[in-house]
Amino acid sequence: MELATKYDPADVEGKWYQYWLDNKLFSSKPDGREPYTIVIPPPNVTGVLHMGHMLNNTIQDILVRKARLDGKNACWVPGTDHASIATEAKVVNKLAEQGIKKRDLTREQFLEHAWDWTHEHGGIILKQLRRLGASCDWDRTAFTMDELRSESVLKVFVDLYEKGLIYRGLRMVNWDPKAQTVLSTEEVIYRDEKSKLYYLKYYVADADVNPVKPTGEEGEVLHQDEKGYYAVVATTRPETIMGDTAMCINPKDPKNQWLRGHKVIVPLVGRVIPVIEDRYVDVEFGTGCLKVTPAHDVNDYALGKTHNLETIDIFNPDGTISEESPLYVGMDRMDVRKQIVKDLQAAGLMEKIEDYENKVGYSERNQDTAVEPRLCKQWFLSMKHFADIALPPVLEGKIKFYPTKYVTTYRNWLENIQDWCISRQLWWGHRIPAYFLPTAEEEEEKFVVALTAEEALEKAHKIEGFENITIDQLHRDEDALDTWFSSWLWPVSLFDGINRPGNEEIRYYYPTTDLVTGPDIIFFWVARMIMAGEEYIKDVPFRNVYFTGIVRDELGRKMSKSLGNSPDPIGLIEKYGADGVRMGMLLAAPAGNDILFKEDLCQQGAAFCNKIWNAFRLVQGWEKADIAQPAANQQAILWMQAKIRTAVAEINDLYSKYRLNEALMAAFKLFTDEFSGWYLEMIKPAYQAPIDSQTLEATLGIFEQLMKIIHPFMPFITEELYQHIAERKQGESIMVSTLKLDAPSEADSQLIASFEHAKQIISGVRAIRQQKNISPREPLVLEAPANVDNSAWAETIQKLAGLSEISLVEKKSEGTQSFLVGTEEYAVPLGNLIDAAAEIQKAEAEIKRLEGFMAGIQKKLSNERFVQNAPQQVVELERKKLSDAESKIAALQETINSLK
RNA sequence: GGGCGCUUAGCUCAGCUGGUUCAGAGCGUCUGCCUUACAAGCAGAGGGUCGGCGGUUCGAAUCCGUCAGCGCCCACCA
Repeated sequence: MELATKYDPADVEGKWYQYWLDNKLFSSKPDGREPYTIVIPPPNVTGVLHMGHMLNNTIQDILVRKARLDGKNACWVPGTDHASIATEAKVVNKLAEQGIKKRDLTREQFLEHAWDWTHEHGGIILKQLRRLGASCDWDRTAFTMDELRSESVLKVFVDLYEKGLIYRGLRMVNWDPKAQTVLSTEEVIYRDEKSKLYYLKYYVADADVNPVKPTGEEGEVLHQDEKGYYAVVATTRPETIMGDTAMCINPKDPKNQWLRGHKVIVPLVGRVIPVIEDRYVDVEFGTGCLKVTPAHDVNDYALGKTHNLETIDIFNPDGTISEESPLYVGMDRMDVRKQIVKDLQAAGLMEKIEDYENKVGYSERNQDTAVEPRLCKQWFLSMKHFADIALPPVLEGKIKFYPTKYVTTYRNWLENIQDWCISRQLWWGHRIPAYFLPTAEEEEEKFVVALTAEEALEKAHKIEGFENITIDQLHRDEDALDTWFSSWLWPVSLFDGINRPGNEEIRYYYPTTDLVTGPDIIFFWVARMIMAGEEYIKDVPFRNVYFTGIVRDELGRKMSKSLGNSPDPIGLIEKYGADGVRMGMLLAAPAGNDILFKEDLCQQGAAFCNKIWNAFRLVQGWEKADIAQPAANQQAILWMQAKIRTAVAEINDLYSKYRLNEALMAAFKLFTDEFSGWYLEMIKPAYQAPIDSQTLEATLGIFEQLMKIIHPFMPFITEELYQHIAERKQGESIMVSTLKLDAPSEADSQLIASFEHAKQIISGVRAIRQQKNISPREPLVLEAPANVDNSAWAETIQKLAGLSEISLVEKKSEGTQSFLVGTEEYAVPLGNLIDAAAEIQKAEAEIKRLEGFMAGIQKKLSNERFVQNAPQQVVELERKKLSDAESKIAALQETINSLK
């Protein structure tokens, strides 16, 4: 069969992926083999593939395919995440485009739209993963909101509530005014922002009845103008003054002693508020006077609590000013900030404005709208218990993190953990299984938590005063759960470990083996999966966590839509082939580092495919003949096999350390340099001459092994060639083959070393050709020292260096150009091509270098402390270096003499 | 403000508990080759006083201190 001279991935990839699917080669069922399990970090159901997914899933696929080659029962479970907040936002936007407002719809109507959207766009990303070659067990595809997962989530909620770990409470939470929902502390990201620090005048209100009396203390600072005494408050948020209910000073602050016991007037607003004292206030900051707005700042809220202050909530959920405020009602808070600054200035109430840099929180999902601290009633999960069970497995090494530095990050977070706000004011998600009882408005709310309304009713009937209510009187909580409250169950819920504890699958596949994810979700997801795993299965959810880096462009910028620097993954696959792109990704991905992605790297990957392809073309083009196997071929085969054993041992070691890019590099070098560059050249028959059948068979065997070694990285081309190497039956695939080799032996390393020596001789001759411009086709003679035994490789050396003869000599002849391999001198007679003067010069320079080298060693050896303290072998080594250098100099000297 | 990490060839990085000429790899660069497997290739070559300074040691890219630069994470200073 003729093979095209260039490898065309398009011909191959679709064909084999379909073949794998048709033959169910990705599917896994529990059996007697050792399981190897990965659960996919579920991408957003309506998301599209980006470079981060490409990297992450390439790595997972490599690990899974490698596990199969190792003979394990590998199971990679795919699925998607409902991504509550992001998906709901997309649906809301889409409806808005159609002129539909969310609040005009019922919950049911909205959810219908959301499901339509999900069915329309859902799963695209999983289809895209197939193009990459992802060998997921697609029959297991799950969704965080499918039936089994939803049931698991609700059960866990009820269970944790009954254990007293879930509670409902009024707390200061992070509010996203755009999505109009609360967020967990982890979902808020802080950005440095250039803003202003406004210094506002708060006039003393009661100076007439309670005159300001300077205490005369040193450092006291009074402010006074024609309108009277005033305090100066520095704030970054002047729009919140309508919610001020106190001003606070530090009792130890000499500057502000005169304000003690007074009342001040909130500027513009006119409200009279007390001056309170608390050591929380930083004396050094601003003027030492702090405005206290308990409804809109976490610290102020705490102050409000200790000092019993009134709380005035001046914001509506959408971030506009509420009726509670005397001013600016209905305006957006950001507009109010601009306006109030003008108004304050106009009223002479602004002392000054300074530039200031501070941090502003934004929703992780929506980075245009600042998050507001807001006081409201939400559901929380107590985290102390979970921190206690999640910390030991990581610290004790039951779960290993790669790179290990994240252990510290993990520990710090768990040791300072805050309760997790798990309710969201969203409809797209798992609705909280809590039912409110019919109570009067003024009464405190009462509720029950149960899986179904019926069970809720039963529970309600047991509560005094509610014995006779009907199911219609129960009102189910409108809120949904945080998406991560379902994701944290993923490794358990995928095997239905919540609904059917102890079932065969959860027993077999859990704990999963490796988790591959980004460090950005270590708290959101990784830590919480460990908590859920420990809580529900009493075991870790995975043994190893491999944290990938962030994919950046070649300038080190994050890939983003707005920068337009993110290549289209499918476009890349079409251009370079999935194998090429996979290699390109990995070449740029040293373990634990960010990836600086360059498209050229895919080109390199595609080039490697082509290399493999052409190596195969060479081998399959050989004509087999029943002739005696040359000894040199036999030797070459032994060497290549030794080389493979050695490389596989190294590659396995790299896998075990998750240094996949280095493993790929080792495989790449094995194929390109050793196999193609040396081995094939060694056994290559003369033009149009046949090859002996033994060598051909052995070579095909070697080729097959090489395909297996490369297969995890480049699944398609390796399958294609694996199928070409031999007749395969239907369903037989490189995917079901295994690769088990003996560990490299001492004999292997000796054989390899002896050929390395031969390689140097060959390179030496080639270098001379290069220098002298001698065609590779022109045969040369090599004079080799008679006392060195190169017989094992003589034939090979002759062939690869293009020699007509290797003559063993005691002393090289005149008119030769020589080179050193170790301390041995080899010479090529070149007659009049020798430029004696230049050679002498070169040799002299080399002697000079060696003399300097020797001087250094001699100095070392004459240092008594070195000879005394250094280990014997180190000293021996230095002596050997010295004598080697000496003999090299002798050889060079001889060269010089002969040239003269 | 706290914590972690990084700085080695033009680029991206390896160099584990100090000692094998240890200063490496891939890519890029330069030179010569269209040698019937592959020009997406082959052969050869050049390239770094291991961020600065100080210390420990017989010996430091490697350990310690310090300075500089970069990056990340955490934190309620308005």
